[in-house]
Amino acid sequence: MNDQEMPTNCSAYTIPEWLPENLLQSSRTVTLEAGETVFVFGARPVSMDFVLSGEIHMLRYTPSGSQILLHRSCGGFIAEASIDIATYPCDAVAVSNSTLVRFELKQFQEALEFSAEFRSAWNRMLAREIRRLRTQCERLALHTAQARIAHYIECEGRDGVLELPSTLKSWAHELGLSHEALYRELSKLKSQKVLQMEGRRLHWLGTKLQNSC
Amino acid sequence: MNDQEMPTNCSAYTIPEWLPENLLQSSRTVTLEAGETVFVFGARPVSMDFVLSGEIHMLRYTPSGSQILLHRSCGGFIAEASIDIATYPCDAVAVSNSTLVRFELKQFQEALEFSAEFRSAWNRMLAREIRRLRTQCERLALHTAQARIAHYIECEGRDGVLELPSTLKSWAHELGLSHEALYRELSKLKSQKVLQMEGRRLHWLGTKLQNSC
DNA sequence: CGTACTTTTGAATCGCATCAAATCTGGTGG
DNA sequence: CCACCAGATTTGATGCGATTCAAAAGTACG
Repeated sequence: MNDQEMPTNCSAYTIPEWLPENLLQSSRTVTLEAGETVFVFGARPVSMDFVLSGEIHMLRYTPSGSQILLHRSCGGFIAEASIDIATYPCDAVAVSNSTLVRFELKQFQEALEFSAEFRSAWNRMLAREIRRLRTQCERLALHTAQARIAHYIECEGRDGVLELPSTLKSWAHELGLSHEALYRELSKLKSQKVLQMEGRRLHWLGTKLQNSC
Repeated sequence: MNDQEMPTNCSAYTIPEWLPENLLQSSRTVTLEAGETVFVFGARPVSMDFVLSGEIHMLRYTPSGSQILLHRSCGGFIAEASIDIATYPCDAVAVSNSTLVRFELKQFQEALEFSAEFRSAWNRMLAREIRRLRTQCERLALHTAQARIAHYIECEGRDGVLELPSTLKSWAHELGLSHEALYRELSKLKSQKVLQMEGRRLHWLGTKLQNSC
Protein backbone atom coordinates (compact mmCIF):
# COMPACT_ATOMS: atom_id res chain seq x y z
CA MET A 1 0.00 0.00 0.00
CA ASN A 2 1.33 3.45 -0.89
CA ASP A 3 0.25 6.90 0.11
CA GLN A 4 -1.80 7.45 -3.02
CA GLU A 5 -4.24 4.75 -1.99
CA MET A 6 -5.15 6.25 1.34
CA PRO A 7 -8.91 6.12 1.63
CA THR A 8 -9.31 9.15 3.87
CA ASN A 9 -10.11 12.42 2.18
CA CYS A 10 -8.50 14.66 4.74
CA SER A 11 -5.32 14.65 6.72
CA ALA A 12 -5.76 13.60 10.32
CA TYR A 13 -6.45 16.31 12.84
CA THR A 14 -5.09 16.46 16.35
CA ILE A 15 -6.76 17.73 19.48
CA PRO A 16 -5.57 21.26 20.30
CA GLU A 17 -2.82 21.26 22.90
CA TRP A 18 -4.58 24.01 24.84
CA LEU A 19 -7.40 21.73 26.02
CA PRO A 20 -7.34 21.25 29.81
CA GLU A 21 -5.92 17.92 30.95
CA ASN A 22 -8.92 16.90 33.04
CA LEU A 23 -11.22 17.51 30.10
CA LEU A 24 -9.15 15.21 27.92
CA GLN A 25 -9.22 12.52 30.59
CA SER A 26 -12.98 12.38 30.64
CA SER A 27 -13.43 12.42 26.87
CA ARG A 28 -14.33 9.32 24.93
CA THR A 29 -13.77 8.33 21.33
CA VAL A 30 -16.81 7.79 19.13
CA THR A 31 -16.66 6.02 15.79
CA LEU A 32 -19.31 6.66 13.18
CA GLU A 33 -20.18 4.79 10.01
CA ALA A 34 -20.86 6.80 6.88
CA GLY A 35 -24.43 7.97 7.05
CA GLU A 36 -24.69 7.92 10.82
CA THR A 37 -26.17 10.90 12.58
CA VAL A 38 -24.19 12.97 15.08
CA PHE A 39 -27.11 15.12 16.18
CA VAL A 40 -30.45 16.20 14.82
CA PHE A 41 -32.24 19.50 14.34
CA GLY A 42 -34.03 20.55 17.52
CA ALA A 43 -32.14 18.30 19.94
CA ARG A 44 -30.59 19.74 23.10
CA PRO A 45 -26.77 19.71 23.01
CA VAL A 46 -25.26 17.37 25.58
CA SER A 47 -21.76 16.97 24.19
CA MET A 48 -19.01 18.85 22.41
CA ASP A 49 -17.48 16.87 19.56
CA PHE A 50 -14.08 17.11 17.91
CA VAL A 51 -13.58 15.44 14.53
CA LEU A 52 -10.34 13.45 14.39
CA SER A 53 -10.90 11.97 10.96
CA GLY A 54 -13.64 11.51 8.43
CA GLU A 55 -16.14 14.09 7.34
CA ILE A 56 -19.20 15.56 9.04
CA HIS A 57 -21.82 17.57 7.22
CA MET A 58 -24.17 19.98 8.94
CA LEU A 59 -27.36 20.17 6.96
CA ARG A 60 -30.72 21.80 6.73
CA TYR A 61 -33.60 21.04 4.45
CA THR A 62 -35.67 23.42 2.35
CA PRO A 63 -39.47 23.09 2.31
CA SER A 64 -39.13 21.26 -1.00
CA GLY A 65 -36.85 18.75 0.69
CA SER A 66 -33.60 19.72 -0.98
CA GLN A 67 -30.49 19.59 1.12
CA ILE A 68 -28.39 22.59 2.11
CA LEU A 69 -24.84 22.18 3.29
CA LEU A 70 -24.22 24.49 6.23
CA HIS A 71 -20.76 23.36 7.09
CA ARG A 72 -18.38 20.63 6.03
CA SER A 73 -16.02 19.63 8.78
CA CYS A 74 -13.08 17.35 8.05
CA GLY A 75 -11.52 18.00 11.43
CA GLY A 76 -11.74 20.19 14.48
CA PHE A 77 -14.70 21.03 16.67
CA ILE A 78 -18.13 20.90 15.16
CA ALA A 79 -20.96 22.99 16.58
CA GLU A 80 -18.62 25.23 18.56
CA ALA A 81 -21.44 27.73 18.40
CA SER A 82 -23.84 25.38 20.16
CA ILE A 83 -22.14 25.89 23.50
CA ASP A 84 -24.78 28.40 24.54
CA ILE A 85 -27.82 27.50 22.46
CA ALA A 86 -30.81 25.49 23.66
CA THR A 87 -31.23 23.30 20.59
CA TYR A 88 -29.25 22.43 17.47
CA PRO A 89 -30.24 24.53 14.44
CA CYS A 90 -29.39 21.78 11.95
CA ASP A 91 -28.66 18.09 11.46
CA ALA A 92 -25.13 16.71 11.57
CA VAL A 93 -24.34 13.57 9.60
CA ALA A 94 -21.14 11.62 8.98
CA VAL A 95 -20.67 11.29 5.22
CA SER A 96 -17.73 8.97 5.61
CA ASN A 97 -16.51 6.72 8.40
CA SER A 98 -15.46 9.13 11.08
CA THR A 99 -13.91 9.23 14.51
CA LEU A 100 -14.84 11.89 17.01
CA VAL A 101 -13.57 12.82 20.44
CA ARG A 102 -16.62 13.53 22.55
CA PHE A 103 -16.60 15.80 25.62
CA GLU A 104 -19.46 16.08 28.03
CA LEU A 105 -20.90 19.54 27.40
CA LYS A 106 -21.40 20.46 31.06
CA GLN A 107 -17.79 19.60 31.86
CA PHE A 108 -16.69 21.55 28.82
CA GLN A 109 -18.58 24.65 29.93
CA GLU A 110 -17.21 24.33 33.46
CA ALA A 111 -13.68 24.00 32.15
CA LEU A 112 -14.17 27.16 30.10
CA GLU A 113 -15.27 29.02 33.21
CA PHE A 114 -12.41 27.64 35.27
CA SER A 115 -9.46 28.17 32.96
CA ALA A 116 -8.58 31.59 31.62
CA GLU A 117 -6.09 30.12 29.18
CA PHE A 118 -8.68 27.74 27.82
CA ARG A 119 -11.18 30.57 27.32
CA SER A 120 -8.61 32.67 25.57
CA ALA A 121 -7.64 29.91 23.15
CA TRP A 122 -11.29 29.13 22.54
CA ASN A 123 -11.81 32.81 21.70
CA ARG A 124 -9.05 32.77 19.13
CA MET A 125 -10.48 29.65 17.54
CA LEU A 126 -13.93 31.22 17.21
CA ALA A 127 -12.41 34.32 15.67
CA ARG A 128 -10.57 32.21 13.09
CA GLU A 129 -13.80 30.45 12.23
CA ILE A 130 -15.53 33.79 11.66
CA ARG A 131 -12.82 34.84 9.23
CA ARG A 132 -13.11 31.49 7.44
CA LEU A 133 -16.87 31.79 7.11
CA ARG A 134 -16.62 35.32 5.78
CA THR A 135 -14.23 34.04 3.15
CA GLN A 136 -16.77 31.40 2.21
CA CYS A 137 -19.52 34.00 1.92
CA GLU A 138 -17.26 36.03 -0.31
CA ARG A 139 -16.69 32.98 -2.49
CA LEU A 140 -20.36 32.09 -2.80
CA ALA A 141 -21.17 35.62 -3.91
CA LEU A 142 -18.99 35.12 -6.99
CA HIS A 143 -21.07 34.54 -10.10
CA THR A 144 -19.03 32.04 -12.10
CA ALA A 145 -17.76 28.56 -11.42
CA GLN A 146 -14.26 29.55 -12.49
CA ALA A 147 -14.10 32.45 -10.06
CA ARG A 148 -15.23 30.27 -7.15
CA ILE A 149 -12.74 27.54 -7.99
CA ALA A 150 -9.88 30.02 -8.25
CA HIS A 151 -10.95 31.70 -5.04
CA TYR A 152 -11.14 28.40 -3.19
CA ILE A 153 -7.70 27.28 -4.32
CA GLU A 154 -6.14 30.63 -3.48
CA CYS A 155 -7.80 30.86 -0.07
CA GLU A 156 -7.82 27.26 1.13
CA GLY A 157 -4.64 26.17 -0.60
CA ARG A 158 -1.06 27.31 -0.31
CA ASP A 159 0.56 29.31 -3.11
CA GLY A 160 -2.05 28.18 -5.58
CA VAL A 161 -1.74 24.50 -4.67
CA LEU A 162 -4.61 22.67 -3.04
CA GLU A 163 -4.97 19.11 -1.82
CA LEU A 164 -8.57 18.18 -2.60
CA PRO A 165 -10.30 17.84 0.76
CA SER A 166 -12.98 15.37 -0.34
CA THR A 167 -14.80 14.14 -3.40
CA LEU A 168 -15.40 16.50 -6.27
CA LYS A 169 -19.11 16.07 -5.75
CA SER A 170 -18.80 17.18 -2.14
CA TRP A 171 -16.59 20.07 -3.14
CA ALA A 172 -19.12 21.15 -5.75
CA HIS A 173 -21.75 21.27 -3.03
CA GLU A 174 -19.54 23.49 -0.87
CA LEU A 175 -18.91 25.77 -3.83
CA GLY A 176 -22.64 26.09 -4.40
CA LEU A 177 -22.39 24.40 -7.79
CA SER A 178 -23.87 21.30 -9.36
CA HIS A 179 -21.24 18.61 -9.66
CA GLU A 180 -21.65 18.61 -13.44
CA ALA A 181 -20.80 22.30 -13.61
CA LEU A 182 -17.69 21.73 -11.52
CA TYR A 183 -16.52 18.79 -13.65
CA ARG A 184 -17.01 20.77 -16.82
CA GLU A 185 -15.27 23.87 -15.53
CA LEU A 186 -12.32 21.84 -14.25
CA SER A 187 -11.75 20.15 -17.58
CA LYS A 188 -12.09 23.49 -19.37
CA LEU A 189 -9.49 25.00 -17.05
CA LYS A 190 -7.18 22.03 -17.60
CA SER A 191 -7.45 22.31 -21.38
CA GLN A 192 -6.71 26.03 -21.08
CA LYS A 193 -3.60 25.25 -18.99
CA VAL A 194 -4.95 27.44 -16.20
CA LEU A 195 -5.17 24.48 -13.85
CA GLN A 196 -3.10 21.36 -13.30
CA MET A 197 -4.52 18.26 -11.65
CA GLU A 198 -2.32 15.42 -10.41
CA GLY A 199 -4.56 13.07 -8.52
CA ARG A 200 -6.04 15.07 -5.69
CA ARG A 201 -3.58 17.93 -6.03
CA LEU A 202 -4.82 21.02 -7.79
CA HIS A 203 -2.40 23.64 -9.04
CA TRP A 204 -3.73 27.03 -10.14
CA LEU A 205 -1.58 28.52 -12.88
CA GLY A 206 -3.70 31.54 -13.85
CA THR A 207 -3.67 35.05 -12.47
CA LYS A 208 -3.21 35.16 -8.74
CA LEU A 209 -5.99 36.46 -6.58
CA GLN A 210 -5.17 38.53 -3.55
CA ASN A 211 -3.78 35.96 -1.14
CA SER A 212 -5.45 37.40 1.88
CA CYS A 213 -6.47 34.35 3.82
CA MET B 1 -41.07 65.13 11.63
CA ASN B 2 -42.57 61.69 12.20
CA ASP B 3 -41.01 58.27 12.56
CA GLN B 4 -41.59 57.35 8.93
CA GLU B 5 -39.17 60.03 7.80
CA MET B 6 -36.19 58.76 9.71
CA PRO B 7 -33.25 58.78 7.32
CA THR B 8 -31.36 55.91 8.92
CA ASN B 9 -31.75 52.49 7.37
CA CYS B 10 -31.28 50.56 10.57
CA SER B 11 -32.51 50.89 14.09
CA ALA B 12 -29.94 52.33 16.45
CA TYR B 13 -27.68 49.89 18.22
CA THR B 14 -26.52 50.20 21.79
CA ILE B 15 -23.22 49.20 23.28
CA PRO B 16 -23.50 45.82 25.05
CA GLU B 17 -24.02 46.22 28.78
CA TRP B 18 -21.33 43.65 29.49
CA LEU B 19 -18.49 45.92 28.38
CA PRO B 20 -16.18 46.81 31.29
CA GLU B 21 -16.67 50.30 32.67
CA ASN B 22 -13.05 51.42 32.30
CA LEU B 23 -13.08 50.37 28.66
CA LEU B 24 -16.15 52.50 28.02
CA GLN B 25 -14.52 55.46 29.73
CA SER B 26 -11.56 55.45 27.40
CA SER B 27 -13.59 54.98 24.23
CA ARG B 28 -14.21 57.80 21.83
CA THR B 29 -16.93 58.44 19.28
CA VAL B 30 -15.96 58.60 15.62
CA THR B 31 -18.23 60.02 12.93
CA LEU B 32 -17.77 58.99 9.34
CA GLU B 33 -19.17 60.46 6.15
CA ALA B 34 -20.52 58.11 3.52
CA GLY B 35 -17.58 56.79 1.55
CA GLU B 36 -15.02 57.25 4.30
CA THR B 37 -12.65 54.42 5.06
CA VAL B 38 -12.55 52.71 8.46
CA PHE B 39 -9.53 50.56 7.74
CA VAL B 40 -7.74 49.19 4.71
CA PHE B 41 -6.51 45.79 3.60
CA GLY B 42 -3.11 45.01 5.07
CA ALA B 43 -3.15 47.59 7.85
CA ARG B 44 -2.32 46.58 11.42
CA PRO B 45 -5.36 46.76 13.72
CA VAL B 46 -5.00 49.44 16.39
CA SER B 47 -8.60 49.81 17.45
CA MET B 48 -11.79 47.87 18.01
CA ASP B 49 -14.85 49.60 16.54
CA PHE B 50 -18.51 49.33 17.41
CA VAL B 51 -21.09 50.65 14.94
CA LEU B 52 -23.77 52.73 16.65
CA SER B 53 -25.56 53.82 13.48
CA GLY B 54 -25.01 53.87 9.76
CA GLU B 55 -23.64 51.09 7.64
CA ILE B 56 -20.15 49.69 7.21
CA HIS B 57 -19.16 47.38 4.39
CA MET B 58 -16.18 45.08 4.54
CA LEU B 59 -14.92 44.53 1.03
CA ARG B 60 -12.38 42.75 -1.02
CA TYR B 61 -11.57 43.09 -4.67
CA THR B 62 -11.17 40.39 -7.30
CA PRO B 63 -8.25 40.55 -9.73
CA SER B 64 -10.62 42.02 -12.30
CA GLY B 65 -11.48 44.77 -9.86
CA SER B 66 -15.03 43.77 -9.04
CA GLN B 67 -16.16 44.29 -5.49
CA ILE B 68 -17.08 41.52 -3.06
CA LEU B 69 -19.14 42.24 0.02
CA LEU B 70 -17.69 40.30 2.95
CA HIS B 71 -19.91 41.69 5.62
CA ARG B 72 -22.52 44.37 5.95
CA SER B 73 -22.65 45.76 9.45
CA CYS B 74 -25.49 48.06 10.49
CA GLY B 75 -24.54 47.86 14.13
CA GLY B 76 -22.38 46.01 16.59
CA PHE B 77 -18.68 45.28 16.51
CA ILE B 78 -16.96 45.10 13.18
CA ALA B 79 -13.79 43.07 12.77
CA GLU B 80 -14.29 41.15 16.00
CA ALA B 81 -12.08 38.54 14.42
CA SER B 82 -9.22 40.96 14.01
CA ILE B 83 -8.42 40.90 17.70
CA ASP B 84 -5.62 38.41 17.14
CA ILE B 85 -4.58 38.95 13.54
CA ALA B 86 -1.58 40.91 12.36
CA THR B 87 -3.27 42.74 9.47
CA TYR B 88 -6.79 43.34 8.20
CA PRO B 89 -7.85 40.88 5.50
CA CYS B 90 -10.18 43.39 3.80
CA ASP B 91 -11.16 47.03 3.46
CA ALA B 92 -13.89 48.58 5.59
CA VAL B 93 -15.85 51.52 4.22
CA ALA B 94 -18.80 53.51 5.50
CA VAL B 95 -21.53 53.46 2.86
CA SER B 96 -23.67 55.93 4.74
CA ASN B 97 -22.97 58.51 7.41
CA SER B 98 -22.02 56.45 10.41
CA THR B 99 -21.07 56.81 14.03
CA LEU B 100 -18.68 54.40 15.67
CA VAL B 101 -17.48 53.88 19.20
CA ARG B 102 -13.76 53.27 19.03
CA PHE B 103 -11.78 51.36 21.66
CA GLU B 104 -8.04 51.22 21.76
CA LEU B 105 -7.17 47.65 20.76
CA LYS B 106 -4.47 47.12 23.38
CA GLN B 107 -6.81 48.20 26.16
CA PHE B 108 -9.51 45.98 24.72
CA GLN B 109 -7.22 42.96 24.75
CA GLU B 110 -6.09 43.70 28.28
CA ALA B 111 -9.69 44.03 29.44
CA LEU B 112 -10.47 40.64 27.91
CA GLU B 113 -7.60 39.09 29.81
CA PHE B 114 -8.58 40.81 33.02
CA SER B 115 -12.31 40.18 33.16
CA ALA B 116 -13.73 36.66 33.08
CA GLU B 117 -17.25 37.96 32.59
CA PHE B 118 -16.17 40.06 29.64
CA ARG B 119 -14.43 37.10 28.01
CA SER B 120 -17.48 34.95 28.50
CA ALA B 121 -19.84 37.45 26.94
CA TRP B 122 -17.40 38.01 24.10
CA ASN B 123 -17.39 34.25 23.53
CA ARG B 124 -21.16 34.12 23.25
CA MET B 125 -21.15 36.98 20.79
CA LEU B 126 -18.59 35.26 18.57
CA ALA B 127 -20.64 32.06 18.65
CA ARG B 128 -23.76 33.95 17.56
CA GLU B 129 -21.82 35.49 14.70
CA ILE B 130 -20.70 32.05 13.56
CA ARG B 131 -24.28 30.85 13.47
CA ARG B 132 -25.30 33.96 11.53
CA LEU B 133 -22.54 33.48 8.98
CA ARG B 134 -23.44 29.85 8.47
CA THR B 135 -26.98 30.93 7.76
CA GLN B 136 -25.68 33.35 5.18
CA CYS B 137 -23.59 30.64 3.54
CA GLU B 138 -26.67 28.46 3.41
CA ARG B 139 -28.58 31.26 1.73
CA LEU B 140 -25.92 31.99 -0.87
CA ALA B 141 -25.82 28.33 -1.85
CA LEU B 142 -29.45 28.55 -2.97
CA HIS B 143 -29.75 28.71 -6.73
CA THR B 144 -32.70 31.03 -7.32
CA ALA B 145 -33.43 34.63 -6.37
CA GLN B 146 -36.80 33.60 -4.95
CA ALA B 147 -35.29 31.02 -2.63
CA ARG B 148 -32.72 33.47 -1.29
CA ILE B 149 -35.32 36.16 -0.71
CA ALA B 150 -37.62 33.76 1.11
CA HIS B 151 -34.71 32.42 3.12
CA TYR B 152 -33.59 35.90 4.11
CA ILE B 153 -37.06 36.98 5.22
CA GLU B 154 -37.60 33.78 7.19
CA CYS B 155 -34.19 33.88 8.86
CA GLU B 156 -33.58 37.58 9.40
CA GLY B 157 -37.21 38.58 9.89
CA ARG B 158 -39.81 37.60 12.43
CA ASP B 159 -42.72 35.35 11.47
CA GLY B 160 -42.21 36.12 7.81
CA VAL B 161 -42.07 39.88 8.32
CA LEU B 162 -38.89 41.80 7.64
CA GLU B 163 -38.02 45.47 7.98
CA LEU B 164 -35.71 46.20 5.06
CA PRO B 165 -32.31 46.88 6.60
CA SER B 166 -30.99 49.14 3.85
CA THR B 167 -31.50 49.97 0.20
CA LEU B 168 -32.67 47.27 -2.17
CA LYS B 169 -29.44 47.67 -4.07
CA SER B 170 -27.42 46.96 -0.97
CA TRP B 171 -29.66 44.04 -0.08
CA ALA B 172 -29.21 42.59 -3.56
CA HIS B 173 -25.46 42.69 -3.05
CA GLU B 174 -25.77 40.80 0.22
CA LEU B 175 -27.99 38.21 -1.46
CA GLY B 176 -25.39 37.72 -4.17
CA LEU B 177 -27.77 39.03 -6.85
CA SER B 178 -27.72 41.91 -9.29
CA HIS B 179 -30.10 44.64 -8.17
CA GLU B 180 -32.11 44.21 -11.37
CA ALA B 181 -32.68 40.54 -10.59
CA LEU B 182 -33.88 41.42 -7.10
CA TYR B 183 -36.26 44.16 -8.36
CA ARG B 184 -37.72 41.82 -10.93
CA GLU B 185 -38.14 38.93 -8.53
CA LEU B 186 -39.76 41.16 -5.92
CA SER B 187 -42.35 42.49 -8.36
CA LYS B 188 -43.03 38.97 -9.61
CA LEU B 189 -43.58 37.79 -6.03
CA LYS B 190 -45.86 40.76 -5.37
CA SER B 191 -47.96 40.06 -8.45
CA GLN B 192 -48.19 36.43 -7.39
CA LYS B 193 -49.41 37.52 -3.94
CA VAL B 194 -46.51 35.61 -2.35
CA LEU B 195 -45.03 38.78 -0.95
CA GLN B 196 -46.45 42.02 0.41
CA MET B 197 -44.46 45.25 0.50
CA GLU B 198 -45.56 48.25 2.53
CA GLY B 199 -42.74 50.75 2.38
CA ARG B 200 -39.73 49.04 3.88
CA ARG B 201 -41.75 46.23 5.45
CA LEU B 202 -41.73 42.90 3.62
CA HIS B 203 -44.29 40.22 4.41
CA TRP B 204 -43.77 36.70 3.09
CA LEU B 205 -47.09 35.00 2.42
CA GLY B 206 -45.89 31.83 0.68
CA THR B 207 -44.91 28.51 2.15
CA LYS B 208 -42.99 28.83 5.39
CA LEU B 209 -39.43 27.67 5.55
CA GLN B 210 -38.18 25.96 8.67
CA ASN B 211 -37.89 28.83 11.12
CA SER B 212 -34.66 27.69 12.62
CA CYS B 213 -32.75 30.88 13.13
C1' DC C 1 -18.62 -10.31 -10.32
C1' DG C 2 -22.05 -7.21 -8.64
C1' DT C 3 -23.37 -3.09 -6.26
C1' DA C 4 -23.13 1.62 -5.14
C1' DC C 5 -21.06 5.58 -5.93
C1' DT C 6 -18.33 9.01 -8.34
C1' DT C 7 -16.85 10.87 -12.50
C1' DT C 8 -17.75 12.25 -17.10
C1' DT C 9 -20.11 13.86 -21.34
C1' DG C 10 -24.35 15.36 -23.93
C1' DA C 11 -28.41 18.16 -24.95
C1' DA C 12 -32.12 21.22 -23.69
C1' DT C 13 -33.78 24.69 -20.83
C1' DC C 14 -33.97 28.29 -17.44
C1' DG C 15 -32.53 32.04 -14.67
C1' DC C 16 -29.52 35.59 -13.94
C1' DA C 17 -25.97 39.01 -15.49
C1' DT C 18 -25.34 42.54 -18.39
C1' DC C 19 -26.04 46.63 -21.03
C1' DA C 20 -29.25 50.25 -21.85
C1' DA C 21 -32.45 53.61 -20.76
C1' DA C 22 -36.36 55.77 -18.40
C1' DT C 23 -38.46 57.17 -14.09
C1' DC C 24 -38.52 58.30 -9.40
C1' DT C 25 -36.55 60.15 -5.13
C1' DG C 26 -34.27 63.01 -1.78
C1' DG C 27 -31.32 66.59 -1.15
C1' DT C 28 -28.88 71.15 -2.72
C1' DG C 29 -28.52 75.57 -4.21
C1' DG C 30 -30.23 79.43 -6.97
C1' DC D 1 -40.43 77.57 -5.05
C1' DC D 2 -38.08 75.54 -8.80
C1' DA D 3 -34.04 73.68 -11.30
C1' DC D 4 -30.86 70.41 -10.86
C1' DC D 5 -28.15 66.49 -9.57
C1' DA D 6 -26.86 61.94 -7.72
C1' DG D 7 -28.46 58.02 -6.49
C1' DA D 8 -31.98 54.41 -6.23
C1' DT D 9 -35.62 52.15 -8.58
C1' DT D 10 -37.78 50.10 -12.51
C1' DT D 11 -38.46 47.98 -17.13
C1' DG D 12 -36.64 46.01 -21.59
C1' DA D 13 -33.72 43.06 -24.60
C1' DT D 14 -29.97 39.91 -25.19
C1' DG D 15 -26.59 36.37 -24.22
C1' DC D 16 -24.11 33.46 -21.29
C1' DG D 17 -23.51 30.17 -17.85
C1' DA D 18 -25.34 27.04 -14.80
C1' DT D 19 -29.08 23.76 -13.82
C1' DT D 20 -31.41 19.85 -15.04
C1' DC D 21 -32.33 15.42 -16.95
C1' DA D 22 -30.18 11.61 -19.10
C1' DA D 23 -26.92 8.17 -19.72
C1' DA D 24 -22.39 6.07 -19.99
C1' DA D 25 -17.92 5.00 -18.14
C1' DG D 26 -14.88 4.57 -14.29
C1' DT D 27 -13.83 3.07 -9.45
C1' DA D 28 -13.96 1.18 -4.73
C1' DC D 29 -15.52 -2.49 -2.01
C1' DG D 30 -17.46 -6.69 -0.37
